[in-house]
Amino acid sequence: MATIRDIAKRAEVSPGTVSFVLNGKGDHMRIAAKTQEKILKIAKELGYLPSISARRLRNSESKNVPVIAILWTLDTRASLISRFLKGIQNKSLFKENLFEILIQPYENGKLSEVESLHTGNKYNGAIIANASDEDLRYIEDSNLKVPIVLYQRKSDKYSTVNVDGKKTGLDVAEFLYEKNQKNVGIVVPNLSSQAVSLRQDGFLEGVNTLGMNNLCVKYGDFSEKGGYDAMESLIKQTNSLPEALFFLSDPMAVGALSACHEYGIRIPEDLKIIGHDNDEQTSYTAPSLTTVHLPVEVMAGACVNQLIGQINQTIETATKEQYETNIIVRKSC
Amino acid sequence: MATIRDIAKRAEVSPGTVSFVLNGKGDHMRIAAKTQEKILKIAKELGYLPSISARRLRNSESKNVPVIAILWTLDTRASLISRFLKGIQNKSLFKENLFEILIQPYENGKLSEVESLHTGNKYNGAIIANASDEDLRYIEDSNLKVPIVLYQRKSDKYSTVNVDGKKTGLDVAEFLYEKNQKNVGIVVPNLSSQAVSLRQDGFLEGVNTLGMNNLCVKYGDFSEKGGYDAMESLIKQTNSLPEALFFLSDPMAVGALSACHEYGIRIPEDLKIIGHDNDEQTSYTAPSLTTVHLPVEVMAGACVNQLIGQINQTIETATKEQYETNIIVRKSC
DNA sequence: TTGTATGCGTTATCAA
DNA sequence: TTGATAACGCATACAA
Repeated sequence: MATIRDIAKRAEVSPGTVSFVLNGKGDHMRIAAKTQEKILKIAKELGYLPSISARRLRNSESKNVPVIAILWTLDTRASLISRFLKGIQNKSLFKENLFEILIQPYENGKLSEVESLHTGNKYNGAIIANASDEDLRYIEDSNLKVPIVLYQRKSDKYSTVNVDGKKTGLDVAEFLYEKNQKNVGIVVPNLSSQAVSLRQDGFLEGVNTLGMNNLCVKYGDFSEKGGYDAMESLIKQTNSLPEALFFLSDPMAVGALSACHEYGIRIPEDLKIIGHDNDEQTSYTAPSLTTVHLPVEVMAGACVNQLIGQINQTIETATKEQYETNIIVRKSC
Repeated sequence: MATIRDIAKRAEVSPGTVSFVLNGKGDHMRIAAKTQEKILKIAKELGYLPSISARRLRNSESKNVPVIAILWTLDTRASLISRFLKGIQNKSLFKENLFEILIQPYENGKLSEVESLHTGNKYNGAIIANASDEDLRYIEDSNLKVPIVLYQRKSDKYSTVNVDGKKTGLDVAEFLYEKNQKNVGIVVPNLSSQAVSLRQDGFLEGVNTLGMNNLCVKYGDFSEKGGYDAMESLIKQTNSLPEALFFLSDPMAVGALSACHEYGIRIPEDLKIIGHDNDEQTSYTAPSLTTVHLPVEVMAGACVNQLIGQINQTIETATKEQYETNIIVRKSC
């Protein structure tokens, strides 16, 4: 990459002159028009790109604030991202530019290829938002240079901001039990996620303990379409649907509502549906969706607090923060 | 902010030693255990924060890639953000870490306070995603140091990636005309946005030209709740609803569907509804929502291309890219 | 117009 | 065995 010195050499002037010209101060500094032209031409030929790092280093007015990376996989679903960023955006520290957010993508299963976690050259700390089981094992065995916080994951080694997924599953089972829905089923996103597995385990354990009947475990894509397809296939293959279905994500539940509508299955009369996340749209479906509230925004803020604490060395050890989920009762169940 | 040299002075060692210790290479460099302790203690006392800029500058393996800032207001709605980022995430240049994304928040109406647009110290270029009319006027009168691209805005001075909002409005009016819906209305988000105004103008012009009747222009918050409230108030205050309503955002249309459901108004029999954006959820509402497809993901990618071209000086002048919208016909209209 | 110092962390070389 | 010194990366302000 060409630097200001490379340009200076070619143009046979000093680096300072190049700097002036490239910053539009050429006239003010009375640099000859010809020289300016020459410099601009060479800069373009060499594809000059100002180094932000050097600029930042130089001008010390702009305080040295922590840089926080958000690592998410390329397949992270939309509703998580927007709620997560909303949670961060509302932090006053962020509004006041007291830390910076860098978006760092990585491919699911290839967290090991993100070198900056080892060099510490790109950010002061990282929030890992959606680690797959594989990536989780990897970092558990690694010694990273930068502090990290895991969102919705467990870890022996790192700070986490989490909920008790198992308890959530149990809660839902109990909720259905008390509503006298004994024949139930569950629809699960087909991805390798600790959070999802725990909810599923908890639910099935609860169903078992309470003497209910689990009629189906159905898998599908983590999306409206996945929920629609799963529901449609259930409708077509079964003569008797369960009394209630627990969808482990709201988008899937929304898709399922649509499928039920299509096939004339009345919610909640013929089938009760309960979702998970409490995404904004769930208040406005027809019927409105009973769902588990996951405090994404609050947890995102907690991730930032946690990480900044570690970066500032005011928080010593890896801490585990746990948040509560609760069932929002609406009309679908 | 404490530097490595500050620590060195206090600890009465050299900066190099401090660097080794803080990077965990103390043992390898055979620094005495006591010295290491002292250094770590002082670093903590002084609240040492490694300067990412200095680190980046030093290790030149990590290429100097363009840093792109996304400037969005604190009140930007969720659905835009997630689709926009999805569009960027899918760019192969981003996956390969050939540019970086910095999230830069600002307060609506206070774009003028974002100094980094003038200093160029924080990023090589910026995408301004949601400029209010006020902020737009400001930048139109300013001389910014970094290249910018405006998303969904017009400008005499800067590159833009836009759609023809007026034409969209006209298209919708014509669409309703051809469906023989002559008594119509429009529901508008109550915010100062060029994009929204243009759609509204186009629609009203079309309604006028085609000899249709515009029965209402209703305002509301840019959200499901805003749409719900607007619809509810329309239902309560009018004896005769329009035959068709155009909502300038999908979340509002979704909220309105919910209100109609609540009040027993059948869609599309009693009232036809058409939204705008084609957010993912609109395929799965009951009934599914007819809406205007806005190619957010594609436009986000175009913003990045445009900006990188300008940063690399391969694109000279401000260029205007225009994308097409089209009406996705589903069941609500 | 130019030369030089500066900002900060890393690291290769040198010294006791 | 323990540590110091100095050069380097890049842009820019300031004195010359």
